[in-house]
Amino acid sequence: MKTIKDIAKELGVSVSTVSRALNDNPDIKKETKEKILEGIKRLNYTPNANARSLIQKKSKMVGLMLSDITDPFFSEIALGIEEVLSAEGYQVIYGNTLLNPDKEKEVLSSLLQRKIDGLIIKPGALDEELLNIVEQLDIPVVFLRKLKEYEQHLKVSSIDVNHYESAYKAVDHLINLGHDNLGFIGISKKASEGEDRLKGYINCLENQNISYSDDNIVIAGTKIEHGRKGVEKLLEKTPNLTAIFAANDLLAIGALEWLAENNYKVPEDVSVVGFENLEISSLHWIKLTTVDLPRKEIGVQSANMVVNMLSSETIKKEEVELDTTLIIRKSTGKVKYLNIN
Amino acid sequence: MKTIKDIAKELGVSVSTVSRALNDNPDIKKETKEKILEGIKRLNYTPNANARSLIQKKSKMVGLMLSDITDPFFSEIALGIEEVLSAEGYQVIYGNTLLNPDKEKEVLSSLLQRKIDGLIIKPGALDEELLNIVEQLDIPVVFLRKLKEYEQHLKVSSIDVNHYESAYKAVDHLINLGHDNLGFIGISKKASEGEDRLKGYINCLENQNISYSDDNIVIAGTKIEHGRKGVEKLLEKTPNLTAIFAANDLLAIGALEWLAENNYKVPEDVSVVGFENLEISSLHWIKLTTVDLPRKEIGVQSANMVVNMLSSETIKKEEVELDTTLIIRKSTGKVKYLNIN
DNA sequence: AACGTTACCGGAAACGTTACCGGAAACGTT
DNA sequence: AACGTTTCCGGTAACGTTTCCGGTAACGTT
Repeated sequence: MKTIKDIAKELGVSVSTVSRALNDNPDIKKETKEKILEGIKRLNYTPNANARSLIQKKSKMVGLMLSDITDPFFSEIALGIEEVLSAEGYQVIYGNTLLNPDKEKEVLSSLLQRKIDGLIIKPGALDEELLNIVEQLDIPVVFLRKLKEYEQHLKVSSIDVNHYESAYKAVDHLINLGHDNLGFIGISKKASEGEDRLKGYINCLENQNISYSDDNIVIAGTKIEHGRKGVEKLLEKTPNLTAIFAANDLLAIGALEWLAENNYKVPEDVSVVGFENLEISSLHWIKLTTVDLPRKEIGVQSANMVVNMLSSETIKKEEVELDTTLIIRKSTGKVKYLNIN
Repeated sequence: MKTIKDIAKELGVSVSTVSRALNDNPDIKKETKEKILEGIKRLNYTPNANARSLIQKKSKMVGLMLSDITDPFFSEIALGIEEVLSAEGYQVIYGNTLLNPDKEKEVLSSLLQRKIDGLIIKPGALDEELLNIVEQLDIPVVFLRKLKEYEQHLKVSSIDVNHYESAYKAVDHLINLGHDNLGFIGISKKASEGEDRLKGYINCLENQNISYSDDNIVIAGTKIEHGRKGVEKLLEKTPNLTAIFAANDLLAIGALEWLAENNYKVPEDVSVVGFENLEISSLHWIKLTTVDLPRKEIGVQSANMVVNMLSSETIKKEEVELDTTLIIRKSTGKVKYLNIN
């Protein structure tokens, strides 16, 4: 493994000069710089970024902690992040948390040992211990979700979609179609987005004076099969509902699947709206009305936040909420008795 | 930022002793070790992995270069890789190549500057320049695809699914169902997997003495819309075909979509088999017969190859091909004239 | 009591790089 | 011709670790 010293010796210059050639330092003659750069290519030398990090006290690396890169939602965010960070000369070190608090701590610890310059994280549980660690960090941190009340004192930025507004919009669409007996299939309430989407659903109903009860709400999970079980339970409790809002597309697709298998017609018998706008939601058999999230934009903006804080040297807290758009497809339609008119 | 020196001074010991406490070195009394570990927690000190890498001449980092993390195929591989590597104490540095040769070189260069201990890569074009770089690497390298003929001299390992066999199996299934007028919708031939799948298709036909021509083959692309256009063109050229083998699931799903929209019945009119077994391929409306690939296994094994080479200190070349399983669902059935019997 | 062995610890060098300082040559100015 | 300024370069310290060497104290053995 060649070092800067080898290059210096080989070319008959000092290490300082080689370093200058590498770092666009002006204190070097044009010809010597060219000679050195040529020599570096010829002897195929690669600088040691770790040694550089050591003395410069910045690593040019940013940590990215996600629950699961397999989730298309996150992988697209990751793509956006990688795009802007690599363009700015940063490397992304990625760690899977798998929603496991222990793994989360472990991964964070190893990222910090690597002396990352910044951190982008979709926090899971974030127990007290982890909260303390995050609190003590003196690097830019961006949360990929809204800050909870008890996290407000943290000096971390956040970026997220406005889940409440988006859910409200989706339910409002159903109500405008004449539906007044709705059902909700939700993801776990522990996740803040789950709570916000439920709140949007409920508030919309309340504002429009539409009655509802616990029978109209089922907390199912996050995957297709949960959606299947979700509708089934929902229709047991309230058989005469005409519209369903599912808190994510996979739940909605699961619901659609169950409905199709049980001879319900969509949207004639039941309208369904989802949340996330997966690629498959536009398929011929699905054509799901859903809320589109600016996934890549979340990644791009979160990375930009880190870069900005890093270049401005001041860690300025920022909380942004991105807007969403409702995509209306064929899974929602006017309620039956209105069609009779 | 606290260093090991601060800890040493604070606790009245030498830096060597602190280092010993951190690295499970036996030359330290139990009580002092405990005292130091306690002190480290209390003063919340994090070791600097870059400094450690510098002197140990190994970074405990492995590079992972993929074309696109958004692809569910790769993201699941990435998950498997991350799982075993992090368990072995390695960190994964991830870089997107986006199938862009320039970006590929750039990313590889920055990974090498980071002095990664190993590299797992799904190479794209791999032009001469890149080939040279890879050739000169003295770290374990694993390709996530079969080595091409002109790459055989490289000291890199490889892992892949047996695309030829798998395709053969899929087509054989169709022939066993009585089909003798088949069509192929392919991904680009440039990708070696595309070529191998086509070869499997052709050889199976030849071995069973089934005639075919260029009219039975369409090279479409990789996405759903390409599948749509693919079938259309295929049916224009050979309207009387009864079965289609699509080189990946998205193509197959696109084909199914177009067939559904144009009032073809599947499998009564046309049987369709895909390749990859995406999660959505099992959906009620799709139920695609397809080849299941051990995605996560690819990730796990590739990571293990790197770990093994790293621990055995000898870079031993290894080329593995994993088996696949044909998953038979409802998109394939006996050919019509056989059903008449 | 003398010795060898073990257990434990501190000091200093080294890893590959950049930052800083100082100096020599070249140049321009008066 | 004398001086100040600029241009360019080399030497050395520093970054935060680990590794190596050496040394002291405690212990056991004869």
